[in-house]
Amino acid sequence: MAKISFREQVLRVREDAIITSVNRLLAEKGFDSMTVDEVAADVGIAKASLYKHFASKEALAAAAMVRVLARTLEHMNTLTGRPELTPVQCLRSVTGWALQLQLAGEMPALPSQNSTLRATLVSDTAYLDRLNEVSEQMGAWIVAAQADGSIDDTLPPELVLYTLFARACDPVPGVMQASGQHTDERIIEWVLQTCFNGLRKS
Amino acid sequence: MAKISFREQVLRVREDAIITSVNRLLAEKGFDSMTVDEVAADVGIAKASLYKHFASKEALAAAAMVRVLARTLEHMNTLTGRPELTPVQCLRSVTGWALQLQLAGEMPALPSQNSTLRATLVSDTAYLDRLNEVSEQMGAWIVAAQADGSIDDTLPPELVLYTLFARACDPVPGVMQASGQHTDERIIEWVLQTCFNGLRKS
DNA sequence: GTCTATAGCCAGATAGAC
DNA sequence: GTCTATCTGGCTATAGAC
Repeated sequence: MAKISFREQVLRVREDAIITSVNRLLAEKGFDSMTVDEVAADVGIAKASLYKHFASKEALAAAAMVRVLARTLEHMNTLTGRPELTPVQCLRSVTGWALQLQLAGEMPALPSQNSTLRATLVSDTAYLDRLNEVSEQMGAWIVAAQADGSIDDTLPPELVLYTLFARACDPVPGVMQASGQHTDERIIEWVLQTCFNGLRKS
Repeated sequence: MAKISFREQVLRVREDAIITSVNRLLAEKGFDSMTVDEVAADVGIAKASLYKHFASKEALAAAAMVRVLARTLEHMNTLTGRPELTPVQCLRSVTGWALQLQLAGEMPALPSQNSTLRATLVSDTAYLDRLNEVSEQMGAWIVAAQADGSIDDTLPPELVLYTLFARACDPVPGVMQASGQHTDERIIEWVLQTCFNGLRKS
């Protein structure tokens, strides 16, 4: 039993290293430009070994998405335990956390057009479950924020949800960072400000 | 002379048809997923004939971008002749025009990561010139709007410019449109509202 | 489970006849 | 300039030895 558990731990560590490489490469080059050869080289193992762990390139990307969603949920759970935070403050915290991830080059970017990738994702329950969980919690915060007046209640909650999701992949912070004239913190603050001011009642 | 001019006209019409197909396919599938075979099939000519008009797949995309930028400039020129419009109203008009284009499936989408494409674009003066012209006019409106108080003057003008550019490629309107619950006009109005409210002084 | 080597495929680009 | 046919390279995925 202990032996099996140990082997499983080794397996998980190896797979975690793979996902870390995939995550970084996805953030850097995007799904289409990322090659499996690059992933293998980055991890330091042979390409064929990769396919013993993950069935396809799409499965690699899905695993990266699952991990980032799981970490997002972890961050969200640290917020639900703090009743002094208002709903909009929670939303702002999550969005800011995602922006930090993006500026650190650790936000995997998936093209919405690629059909084979979408097919893999929509049949991946681990991915769908976590995505649903994130959406549910965000949605609850959104309607609460609309009820307390900090977000315009004439906006459809889905619009607000999609808008916040979109901010996590927005090119604007990356371009501002590339100009090199501002700190990451200030860039994030500006994006959060323009985003949440826009969602307020006008 | 007339003969040459006629031939040139035929050539331009054919190339215009090519660009129209490329534009639509770029909007629909993105650069990486679009294939030159598809373009040729859509235009109704052989692939080799395409390469008599454009040197590469990247050149096709660049031509599509040049045309959309040129049309954007046309729209902007209709605004500069109307002194009753405030700077922020001009910015809003241009952004709304781009959103219309996007919801009509005619906004070509280029991945910012693809390096060969970027290399072609940065050495394409027709593209760079038009991009500069758009940026200059938008920038002038932005600083004017900051001067008259309709846009927060503590925001760097580049941030505002990039934010408006980003809205033209934002996934949010497309997702909202796909839900089928709202008209294009209402979706555009919501996006413009959340965008420009966010840029106002708070 | 790891490796080397390779199969199989697809897409960008071109040759050469007309 | 247009076509058919083909080349070429790169990428996903796998075979098979260890």
